[in-house]
Amino acid sequence: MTTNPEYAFRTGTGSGATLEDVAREAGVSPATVSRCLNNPGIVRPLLKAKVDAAIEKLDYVPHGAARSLASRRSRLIGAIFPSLDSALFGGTLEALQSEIAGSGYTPVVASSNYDPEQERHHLRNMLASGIDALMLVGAAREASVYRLIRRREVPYVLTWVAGTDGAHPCIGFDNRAAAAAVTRHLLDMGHRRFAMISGATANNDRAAGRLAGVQAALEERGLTLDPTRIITRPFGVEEGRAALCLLMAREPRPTAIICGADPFAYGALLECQTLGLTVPEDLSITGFDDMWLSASLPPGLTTLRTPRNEMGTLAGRYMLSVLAGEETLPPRPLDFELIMRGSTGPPRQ
Amino acid sequence: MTTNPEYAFRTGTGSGATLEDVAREAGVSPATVSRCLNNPGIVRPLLKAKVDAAIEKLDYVPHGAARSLASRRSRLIGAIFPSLDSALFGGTLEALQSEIAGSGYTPVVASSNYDPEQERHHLRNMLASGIDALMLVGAAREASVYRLIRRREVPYVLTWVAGTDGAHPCIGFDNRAAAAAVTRHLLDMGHRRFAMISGATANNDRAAGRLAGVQAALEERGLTLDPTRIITRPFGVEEGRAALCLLMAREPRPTAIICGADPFAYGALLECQTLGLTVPEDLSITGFDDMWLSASLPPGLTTLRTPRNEMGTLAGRYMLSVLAGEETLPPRPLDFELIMRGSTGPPRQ
DNA sequence: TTATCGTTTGAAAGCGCTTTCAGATAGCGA
DNA sequence: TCGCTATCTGAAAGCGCTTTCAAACGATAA
Repeated sequence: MTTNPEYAFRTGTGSGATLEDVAREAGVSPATVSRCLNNPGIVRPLLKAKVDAAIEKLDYVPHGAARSLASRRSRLIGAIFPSLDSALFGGTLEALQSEIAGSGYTPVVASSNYDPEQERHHLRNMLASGIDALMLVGAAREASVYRLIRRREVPYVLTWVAGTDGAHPCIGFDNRAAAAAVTRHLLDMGHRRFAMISGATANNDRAAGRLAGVQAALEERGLTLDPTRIITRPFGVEEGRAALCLLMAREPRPTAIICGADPFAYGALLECQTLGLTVPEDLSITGFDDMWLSASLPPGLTTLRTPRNEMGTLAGRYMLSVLAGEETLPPRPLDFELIMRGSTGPPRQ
Repeated sequence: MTTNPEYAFRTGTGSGATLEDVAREAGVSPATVSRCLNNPGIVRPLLKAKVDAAIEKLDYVPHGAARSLASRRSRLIGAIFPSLDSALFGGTLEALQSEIAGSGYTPVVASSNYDPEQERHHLRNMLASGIDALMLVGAAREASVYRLIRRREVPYVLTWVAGTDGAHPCIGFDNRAAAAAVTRHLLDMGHRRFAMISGATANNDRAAGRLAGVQAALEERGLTLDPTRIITRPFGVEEGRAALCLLMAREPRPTAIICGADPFAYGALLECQTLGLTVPEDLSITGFDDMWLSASLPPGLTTLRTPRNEMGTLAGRYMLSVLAGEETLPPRPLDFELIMRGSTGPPRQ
């Protein structure tokens, strides 16, 4: 004899009071109850009070699907991230969520694992569930994906990138310019021999932009980044460690290593300890994103702080504003900030 | 004169083909199209092919709200996390998402910022949007919250905790036992003077359980944890740093510091470097969760690996199974694993 | 007091889909 | 060939809500 646990679920048995029940209880028409919910201003306070009491009494919760069907709005906002397994996009998501929560919207989230195929899959799913707006990361994807979104006429916004020449609304920063700023900082300190640890650039325009920014800044000063000095890896601390080993194994050793993401730089810093290299005297290292450990990991990581929370907030605000029917333009590219800490200094001599 | 950007949105203008359009195109009834979508097995292959062609041709995407309304299932699964701003719950979310994606469910996500009030707010929102199931973190919340969920008859599961005496279905591990395991490891090495850096325990039964586990393990050996040796802080590296300073400022200094979360331990390790303390000779430090840096940060953090991805996967699987109407019991508490690295060793002498 | 206007309310028609129920069709044995 | 059963298909009734449209109401002005 098995005792059902206390919480045994009887899925879908009952579903609670409906708007009609509330109307009956309050002695008004369903239409009035609906108005109380959606546009309380136009209903007489007396009736409103009655309705509120009825709602309270019956513990009424509106039926979202029915609302969506009738109003043709789901109050759902989709967001697809390349990954949620790091604090990076988590911050953006958290900010997005806070921003839209007050307006009765709820985020629907998916992670694509940096895979375009998965992204497309989630996108279809979300479009089917009727999201009212959509946030994506980056601009690099097939035209057919954008067509899919446009055909549904779902407002969308791209984050973590800026400026697609007006082809898409973007809320982000210029990855290229940001990486160039980091590079110039090192150049100004006198570095001439560079190496880079970069994230995979296929389907990732943020990583590609950062790489391009480094190359561009070097070329401004008549330098080039030897392809053998570019190590491309999936993001991760251990990957950074391994990459550093590779880069330092060949003469002439670089005096500065630019990392396309902070975890690479953490790994690089840690591996320097192992190898007995002193940072920044033997080697300068820079990161990207100013994640939570960058300030703490000795000697402090020079890195580029990206507006990851701000992007979530502004993307949310932008979508709400478009949904409200306001004529809206996304803001100009957001600022980034070079955070100088102990991991960079002039090269020896 | 302003030129509308290319992507100017005309919200809600058109909405694409309906199931009826598909039926007309395929020369069948709407009912048949619906069956092709939901139960393809029972429709003749010939018709199925026609319908598929029509769907393809019209680029039909079903209307989620209408489906939900008619079928009384939203295909949405809610998940409320205390925070998404760290890799901790991100891993669980990512795993949950992967698990349910294949079944046509989509996760709806919110973060409560460790605030019961916000949690309740999101919960209401989610119930209104008709989620079919719900995942929460931890068990500590007011009874009224559970009542709310039960009244809607939404299957739910609590993660990151185990065993609420059958009051709730849980998919997690025993935080208390896990913390006790860490403590015993230190006791066995000969430590007698302990301190703890703990997360806030109000509304957080994971943190509370960990603290209790440490205390219990000490009491087994006739020791007690002096309340002044317990520092409670919000999670973070800098908080760990500060806490370590406080703890080491008072004689007699502890020989082992147990951290309720890895970021505390990272901060503590880093501060030891600053203070010139050698780990583990001068001080043993343990973490909790085995986050991404624990293996890399010298001397390697001894920590307790929690099944954070597994919890997401199993919670997803459990909910799917309940939704499928199967008689389902959540698995017994999951295993954790003590990961021994360089940050712990016998105390001096 | 009555006509007029602006405001509030109610009746009713869907929103796009699922699902029941009954009818049509095909397959089989007699 | 006919009747019966097993499959498959279509008609139609909602699912719970929003929203249009017209009616009712109250207030103001004449």
